[in-house]
Amino acid sequence: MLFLTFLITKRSISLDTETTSLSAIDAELVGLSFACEEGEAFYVSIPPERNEAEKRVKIFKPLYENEEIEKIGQNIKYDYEVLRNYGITIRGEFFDTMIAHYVIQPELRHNMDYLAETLLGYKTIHIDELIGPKGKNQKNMRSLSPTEVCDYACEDADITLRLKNVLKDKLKKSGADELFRKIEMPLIPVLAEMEINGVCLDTEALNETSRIFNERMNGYEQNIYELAGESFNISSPRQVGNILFGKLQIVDKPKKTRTGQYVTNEEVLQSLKAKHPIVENILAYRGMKKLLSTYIDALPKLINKRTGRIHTSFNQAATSTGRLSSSEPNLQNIPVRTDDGKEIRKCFIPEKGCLFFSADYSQIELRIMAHLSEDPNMIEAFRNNIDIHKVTAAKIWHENIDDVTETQRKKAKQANFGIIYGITTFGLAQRMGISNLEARKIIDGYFNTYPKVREFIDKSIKDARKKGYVETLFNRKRYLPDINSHNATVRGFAERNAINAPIQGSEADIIKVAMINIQQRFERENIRSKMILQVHDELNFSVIPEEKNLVENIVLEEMQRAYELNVPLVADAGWGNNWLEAH
DNA sequence: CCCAGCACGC
DNA sequence: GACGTACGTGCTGGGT
Repeated sequence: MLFLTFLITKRSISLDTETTSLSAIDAELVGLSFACEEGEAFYVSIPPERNEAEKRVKIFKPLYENEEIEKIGQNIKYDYEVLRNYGITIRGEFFDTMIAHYVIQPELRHNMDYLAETLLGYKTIHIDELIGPKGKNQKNMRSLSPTEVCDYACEDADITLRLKNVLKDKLKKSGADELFRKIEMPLIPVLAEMEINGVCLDTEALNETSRIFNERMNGYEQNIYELAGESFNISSPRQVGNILFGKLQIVDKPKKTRTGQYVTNEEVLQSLKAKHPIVENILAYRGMKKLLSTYIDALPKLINKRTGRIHTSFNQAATSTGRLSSSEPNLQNIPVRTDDGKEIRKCFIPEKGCLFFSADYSQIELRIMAHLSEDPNMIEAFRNNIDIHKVTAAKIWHENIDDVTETQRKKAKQANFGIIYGITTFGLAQRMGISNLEARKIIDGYFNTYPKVREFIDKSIKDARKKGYVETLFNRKRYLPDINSHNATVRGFAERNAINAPIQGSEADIIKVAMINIQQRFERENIRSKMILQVHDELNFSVIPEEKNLVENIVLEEMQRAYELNVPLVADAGWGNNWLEAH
């Protein structure tokens, strides 16, 4: 075909797909668009009948799969997933304009309409102008004639190409070019494959849990109405506040929010448990309700009819630190802390006949802090592989390591976490339930223990003031315009970000490198087990039993050598028949 | 349709 | 005297 012959001579091509759904896993192709020169684009209409559609799409397989041709796209992970459903795997180097903009300035927006307007001064055709405003009457791409879709589709491919030409130079200037080419672009197919593969759920167990939890919740509900002397909506914080502090008046001076409503959160209610038996019933009701509505009753509805699995979206351009986020459903906040929560985690299972494998970095954020600050005491502790919280406690309170009490260790652990988040005296006191004075002493003891950590914190803030941004091990920047604010609260927030962003962001960089290398080794070594989830410092796999040892070796090895810190980078592994057992 | 309050994870 | 540890997503209620 002449058109294909023409396209395939190009070194670089911008592409876009028009489909019937925003969800890549369900989307059917309506059309393909291509652009190689600014101001020039091509549209190929795809017929609705599946066999005919596949025939038409397959014509372009040699183009999409050509390793030598760079593929430019705006959120190209979407097109990758749609085409995978048609037996096509996009190959070659990627240039994703959305992610290019994200690594240059993570806190801004990255959608195409915004980029076109700010970077090109061009107003694009908005999707609503084509298919009508959002709502149940919104038309489908398929219901339009090819000529109607053509202009829109060609514009997308053309604008994406123009954006690339602008962003290419901006990337070089930003210093994030290598981060973009070596980490973010190779990560795209890795995330796409994880999303496509999906995760299996034990729906029967979930149903049974739903039944039990609903029964328990109804019990709490009845108790609450009796104790309150009336029925009300327990899911309404406002109504709960009015009952507790208005009607029952269980405390003299109830705390209020800035909108004047009573505060009824977990922390407040925990402290008031002894005041009235209704309080613990409300806490228990809330716990049940949360688990039921967010997980137990919601997850089964998201099982894909075709695949029988749930397919999350990993958003690669969402956070200001470089972490991924997960949505629809969010699989990065599945409960693990409480026994009730664990019942949910138990329902995440591997594929039939497979094992669940979970590997997570041990103390990665503190290890990054040790590396960045070069604090000799912290480095020594990690090199000797001693429990870091125990070491911290021993040094703060001048104890022998074996004499450290559980309470001291817990406090030291809180202090270690506080350091990563940009500690304040008040924050630590609140969290530990101690006085500001005592918190101050712990922090002083902490900085005496790890003097270079304090130096690092001071230097990070100073640097941020001077440069206006901070950056990670892989030069991922975060701008902090508020760092010189005259408002102490606003400035304090920026200062805490100056500490936290390089640490959290470097963690994100490192695990992304590990994911890319793991996937590459799986391919090279013909591993059929699948990486299915990432939860910030943790990777999860569905593993074929025969590949058990191989997978564990590859995963731990690649996680641990993803980046050479001046302390060991350690990952731990767990196996089981579900996520809970493996974790 | 949007915000507030709350709660789950790291 | 107020403000207060980072980063997310999603549910419900309650106002428009």
